[in-house]
Amino acid sequence: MRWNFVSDRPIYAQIVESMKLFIAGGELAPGGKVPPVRDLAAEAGVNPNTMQRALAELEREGLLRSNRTSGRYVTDDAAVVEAVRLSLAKAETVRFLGAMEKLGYGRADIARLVENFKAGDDKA
Amino acid sequence: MRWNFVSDRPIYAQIVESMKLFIAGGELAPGGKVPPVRDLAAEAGVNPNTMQRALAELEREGLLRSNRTSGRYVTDDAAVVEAVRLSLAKAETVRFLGAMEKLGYGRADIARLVENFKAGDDKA
DNA sequence: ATTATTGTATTAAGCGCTTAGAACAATAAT
DNA sequence: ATTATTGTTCTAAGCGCTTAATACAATAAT
Repeated sequence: MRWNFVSDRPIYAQIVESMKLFIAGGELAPGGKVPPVRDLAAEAGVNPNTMQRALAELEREGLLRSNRTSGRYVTDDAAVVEAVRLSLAKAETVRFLGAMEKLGYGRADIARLVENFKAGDDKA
Repeated sequence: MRWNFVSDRPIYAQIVESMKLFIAGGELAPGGKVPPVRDLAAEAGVNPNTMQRALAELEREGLLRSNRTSGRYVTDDAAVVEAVRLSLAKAETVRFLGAMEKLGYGRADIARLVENFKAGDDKA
């Protein structure tokens, strides 16, 4: 997992977002084991408390569950994962279209842009 | 101008982002007058210091300029505005495509989605 | 000249985020 | 039984963001 944080948002919120994407995208498989808090914290370069806070939030949202000492697992409820996937996709789309339209791009412009966009592209 | 802030990001940063969109999108015309800090602050429901901080940042980036007592103005340098417009569009696109691909959407899927998306849509 | 407007700066307080350090609780491993 | 692992909780400190209150600086309006 690649952790890069920006400074203008709480780290724990960024962790929640990243892990949501990972789980919803299937890179963390349903039912799969999650590394221990302390390991994740070390890997991400943050305090265990901060990682714990993020994981607790994901638990509150039903994406993770934890057994006192056997560790933490991704939910195996595929419906929950799929719901999050759709919800994230919709939120991203709404945000993107809103911003692009404010910037003067129409739907057709955007669709064309999306299909042809390559990383490092400059013709936005 | 419509101000709605989320709680997990500094208000001043959100103001900067909103005003950038407004300026880059031409809703605040180049050379146009910006309301006084105190008015903007009142309208946005934030402390004048917070608004001042956001405006100072936009000034630092060359999007606004201020004359001691005649008020504040949007830059009339069209090239600067256009550069910001492209930069924002690119950043939004990169973010959007990155997230959507993680969620399992391919370019063609996304393009189709974008063209057909309506507010309140659920088929993401 | 005087007053009002506008941008700018300062200080102090409160709050949330992050860290460090430590401890506790439950159970898997030995 | 004992030990190691893992999740959970707590306290104290530091720092940045926000607010409130106030004042100063420059100039437009009168």
